[in-house]
Amino acid sequence: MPDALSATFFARSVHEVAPDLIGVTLLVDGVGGRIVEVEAYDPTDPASHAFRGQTARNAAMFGPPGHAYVYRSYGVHWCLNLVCEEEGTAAAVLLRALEPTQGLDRMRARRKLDEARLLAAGPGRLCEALGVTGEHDGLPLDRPPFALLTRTSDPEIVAAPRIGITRAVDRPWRYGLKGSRYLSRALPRA
DNA sequence: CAGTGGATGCTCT
DNA sequence: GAGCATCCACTGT
Repeated sequence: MPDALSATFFARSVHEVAPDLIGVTLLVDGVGGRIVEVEAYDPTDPASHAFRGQTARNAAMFGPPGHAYVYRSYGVHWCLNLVCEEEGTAAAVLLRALEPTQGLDRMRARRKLDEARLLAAGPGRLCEALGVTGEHDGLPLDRPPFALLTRTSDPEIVAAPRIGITRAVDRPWRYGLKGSRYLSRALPRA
């Protein structure tokens, strides 16, 4: 049985935390799995929601690390970020995909879909499968409904450009578990 | 397969 | 009024 992530895990540079999250298990009310794909958004990043300063929407990004930042995407989907670094710095990791390991039946019911490969392959799909909504915005990650469990082995990680953005498109701040079939999109061949 | 466009709501200009 | 850190259905090969 893996341990919970340490309290200081998120109080580091988002560029260290993001790859370290690959292989970590995320559960929301006991439903979830291994994180296989993330993206880092740092404080000086033109693609970050926080780039132009604090607003009502992105307030959680400016709060303490180890909390959730949840926003609505394209008016339709929710996206879940984990806040990093220090209070006031506004850095976060977007969770893009995970490999379902627990609560598959609940995910299938929420997604109205059978195929495990597609249950949480994409930030919007991940939130739908885990039941994450705007009500989770700002909540701490070390208490229910959230649980984060350390990885048990060192995964092989591939870095690549981020997906779905129009600015700072060249920064290779997307991280994926090499060979995983649960990614939102294939990683570039190394 | 690849490419296109609609849904849909909120934030910021 | 524009622009999304998306997803799905539908078209055409």
